Amino acid sequence: MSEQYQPHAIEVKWQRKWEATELYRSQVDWDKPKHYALTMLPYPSGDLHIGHWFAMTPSDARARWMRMRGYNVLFPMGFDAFGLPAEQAAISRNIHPWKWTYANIERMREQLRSMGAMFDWEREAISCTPEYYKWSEWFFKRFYEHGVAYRGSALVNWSETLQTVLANEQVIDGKDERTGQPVVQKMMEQWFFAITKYADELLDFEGMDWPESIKIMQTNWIGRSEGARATFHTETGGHPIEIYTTRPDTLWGATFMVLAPEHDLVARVTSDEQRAAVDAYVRQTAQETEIDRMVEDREKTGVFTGAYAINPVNDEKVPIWIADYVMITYGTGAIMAVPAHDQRDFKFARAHDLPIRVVIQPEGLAEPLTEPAMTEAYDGPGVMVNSDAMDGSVSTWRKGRKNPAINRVIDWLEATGKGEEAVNYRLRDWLISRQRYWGGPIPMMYADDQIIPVPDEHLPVELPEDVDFVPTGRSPLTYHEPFFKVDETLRRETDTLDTFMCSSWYQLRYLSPNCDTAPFAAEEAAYWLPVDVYTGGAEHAVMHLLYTRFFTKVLRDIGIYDDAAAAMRKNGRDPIGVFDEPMTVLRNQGQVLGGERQGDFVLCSGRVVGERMQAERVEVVDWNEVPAGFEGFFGEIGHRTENILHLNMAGVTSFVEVLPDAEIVIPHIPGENNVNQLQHHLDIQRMSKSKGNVVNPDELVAEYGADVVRCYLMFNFDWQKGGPWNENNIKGPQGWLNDVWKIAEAGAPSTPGDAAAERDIVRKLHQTIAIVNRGLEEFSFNTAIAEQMKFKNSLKAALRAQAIGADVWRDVMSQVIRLLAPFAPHIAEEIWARLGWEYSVHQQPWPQYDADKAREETVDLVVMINGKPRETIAVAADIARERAEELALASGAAQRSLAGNTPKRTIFVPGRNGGDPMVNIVV
RNA sequence: GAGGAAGUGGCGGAAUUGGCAGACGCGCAUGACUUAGGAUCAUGUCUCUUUGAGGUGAGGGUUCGAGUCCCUCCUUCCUCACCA
Repeated sequence: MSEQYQPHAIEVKWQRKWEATELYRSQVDWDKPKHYALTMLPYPSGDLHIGHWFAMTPSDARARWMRMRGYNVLFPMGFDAFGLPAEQAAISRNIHPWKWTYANIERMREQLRSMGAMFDWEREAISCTPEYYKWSEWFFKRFYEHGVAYRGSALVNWSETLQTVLANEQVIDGKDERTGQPVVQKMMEQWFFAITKYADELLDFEGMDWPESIKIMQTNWIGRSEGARATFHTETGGHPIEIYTTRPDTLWGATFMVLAPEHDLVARVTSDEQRAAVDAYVRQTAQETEIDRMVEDREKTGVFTGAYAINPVNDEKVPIWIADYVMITYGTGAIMAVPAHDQRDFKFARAHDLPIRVVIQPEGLAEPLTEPAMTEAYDGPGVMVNSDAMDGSVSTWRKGRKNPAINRVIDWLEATGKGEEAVNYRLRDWLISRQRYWGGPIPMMYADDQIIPVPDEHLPVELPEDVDFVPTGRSPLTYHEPFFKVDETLRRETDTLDTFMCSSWYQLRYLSPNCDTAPFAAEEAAYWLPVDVYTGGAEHAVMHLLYTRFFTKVLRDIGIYDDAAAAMRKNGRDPIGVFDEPMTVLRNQGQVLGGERQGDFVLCSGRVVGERMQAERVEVVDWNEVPAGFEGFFGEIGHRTENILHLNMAGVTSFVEVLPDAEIVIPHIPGENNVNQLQHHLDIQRMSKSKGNVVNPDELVAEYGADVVRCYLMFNFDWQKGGPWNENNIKGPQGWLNDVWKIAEAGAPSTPGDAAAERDIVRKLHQTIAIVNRGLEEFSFNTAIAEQMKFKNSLKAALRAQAIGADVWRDVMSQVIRLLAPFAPHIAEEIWARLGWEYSVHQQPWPQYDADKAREETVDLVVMINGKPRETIAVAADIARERAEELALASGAAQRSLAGNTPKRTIFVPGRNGGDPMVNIVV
């Protein structure tokens, strides 16, 4: 009697065996092609989320596939273990970040193991260990030596909630991306990485197979714009005011200037009469958060400084204003305002009654454009007017030098020394220091005003354990004298590194996590780099994915890869371009959302007070089953806050207050019921603990087994899109694996096969191989599994018909199980062993696709009339055009449509790739 | 406001990239086996006025032929956002 498929009995068994036999150890082997598959490492928050499974198990399947295809595959895993949550846990739960983090890592390692993934744990790297952050510090020093890391004063994002500064990338809509709390701008001295030096190179995605959307997001984030810089001088003091503009062709239309309220010159140029008003405005804007300043269609407020500047192009006197629509963080923090040709300047001019002068005249207007008639700025093409010698220049939609008018004006500015061509970026330098404890120490010291790097031989600067975690706006390390006081004169830096720095190079640490003489072993880097396929979420588009590119380029430029390049040459590989980018191919998975759930349908009876019922009895009944004559309130629980139910019925919401001693009847929950057991409606939305729609992978594994969960995640979604969770669908993959198991357990047929049927099943097998290959290649895991299900159905039918003999059965099964192995590694291994084949299935060669075997002998000739399919005729696969057209014209459908007439034309399309040929008859 | 992605049965989703729309799965229906069925097996399942015809958010276009390409519009999601 054959055994049933019991996942739990086999999964842990094989996981242990794989580990014991070091099945997934990956070692440098110059004789084999390498494949570095990487999936984003988790933050050890405590529990593995279903999202981790969704990101990682398909990546694992693909890595396994590459391995079976003969690649030497590296697929490592680790933890991005520094960061705020550990410190928050320390504050709120009084547990040390080390303890909290390491306990979580322990737990998550076990959860990761339960996936049955081919992670090489020997290569695990944890960013919060001294062995790791020693090298983060070491990199910081190298960056400092090469002028990439510098200490500077800048207006930075300060989070009151977190009591730390944040990088621009960590601020979304003026709020901290983690807590959603507002962020204010503060002038502070901090450590920066000069990422802007690499802006242009980071815009170049040559040779990178990354999603277009990520490239676009990075491009927009870097925000390169082309234009000119010009310097205005104040009328009296002669203070230079530098401005940047993308429209130098409108310089003659500048009728006023605007400084950002934070601009240095504001205090100096303001006249005595205006000082009170200006100070008040500056104070007011300083109190506004970024959010206030970003409200759409905000009224254009501002104040006149009392000062005037001279426009260098025409020596005109223009008033200088301050306004919060000019941002200190972009360009020079000062603008020339051209109200006729810029919407914001136009609104400001109208609001404050400032002059507007047209200097670009659009062509083809009946009446020339003049100021009084304008209701908005004109920012289109035209001819320069009122611009002295530049009059008549043609301005187009093009930007920069490609616009003839701009080109001419820039030449003139440069020739006369009044300005110059300029490129501006939205990207700011990367603010790297954090006023927090749980991060890599910055290996710097101070003696008076001098900055002194910690000598390499003293690295790592270790984090002390006995610190207070009370957030005060300064790093907890500033209260730890033994840490910061090196001697009487030397003081350590007490800020720590942004965690994104640690995760910018983890792909390198995996190569040799135990190396203590260098961040990574040159020989390993020479073999494995770059990462061939990187998978993870798109939310890192302008953070991690930009930082790690920057990091890679800096390492290349300061010679960190030189030894690796030499090792490559020694082994006959060309290092050119290998160290320019960290990851060649990037794919983003979508997000698994919480599933939709109906709320309980309830009947409530009690007293109606006003519009609300005070219920004494609430009964859950079958959907829409309202007993005749029921007098109370009823409907689906759309929402529940404490004991108030919001009932939805036919689009109307009614409210029911469940009294404390009310009788609650929920037939499907035994025992006494209470109000908290009533289920409310859940919409499709992101999973979160507070919404109560999270899915726990451990519970799923306990119920269905890891293989079923893996296959469900790969089968039920378009991986790159994600979608709502629906556990009902898990029955599909479960049934599939069950069927494969049963076919294997039934053993080889004892009846002889039928030659034609056997040829057919082998043909279908090879068609399946082709589609599984394509699915894995293109991250279309759902189609790769669907095709295997389909083949299983065919095989099952053929076996039922007793059409397959033992030899073919064995050959087919050997390939079916190998196809299955990347997706469901445990069951594949078990069946492989039960069929008596050699351990391990994961070391077997991938089934070889044979186009000859896959080819159909007969195909369906599709007869179309005017492009509509009307009939099919079975024909030989290699049918010639003449014969196909002859058959098509003779078909019933053609005869009916033609009714004796001759067709206008016929089009023959041969079957492509073994597909069906077609004849289209135009009548 | 700028940029991007997407819209296909009751549901998740396919469609070899311009060539039989709805693969595969869920659900549902009918039947078989069964004391029982949330098990298993079989069959069916886009719609309609069914010798046929129509159908991929709406409308138009290109083409022998359009889910796929082009234009206009609608809807949803994502990113950035007073960027000078």
